[in-house]
Amino acid sequence: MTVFQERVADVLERLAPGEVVTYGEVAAEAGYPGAGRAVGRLLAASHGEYPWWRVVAAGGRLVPGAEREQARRLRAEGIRVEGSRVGTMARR
DNA sequence: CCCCTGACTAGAA
DNA sequence: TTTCTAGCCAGGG
Repeated sequence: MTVFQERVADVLERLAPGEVVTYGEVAAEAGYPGAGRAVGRLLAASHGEYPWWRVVAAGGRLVPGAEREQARRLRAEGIRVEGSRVGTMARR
């Protein structure tokens, strides 16, 4: 386990129900600003070890390929999901 | 060390 | 709104 993975995992495990963050935010909070891409790679590799559905792309866009499942889980936590994006945010 | 890949991002077309 | 380009980063070959 690399330091990067440990810190990112720590951030992910701290996510509370109803809390949504972006890949970039997770990376920054873990101490690796700009490593959002690496965070996505980690989440893709970890099969359900973390609450991946609470992590979205910039602008509130849902995870490509798992949009339906993610929308279902987010709505179950009281989060508003419209199409393939969360919240009332306008487009980018 | 070099090269390529990916659940990223911001900005230009 | 969608597609491309360029810059990011960690990992693996």
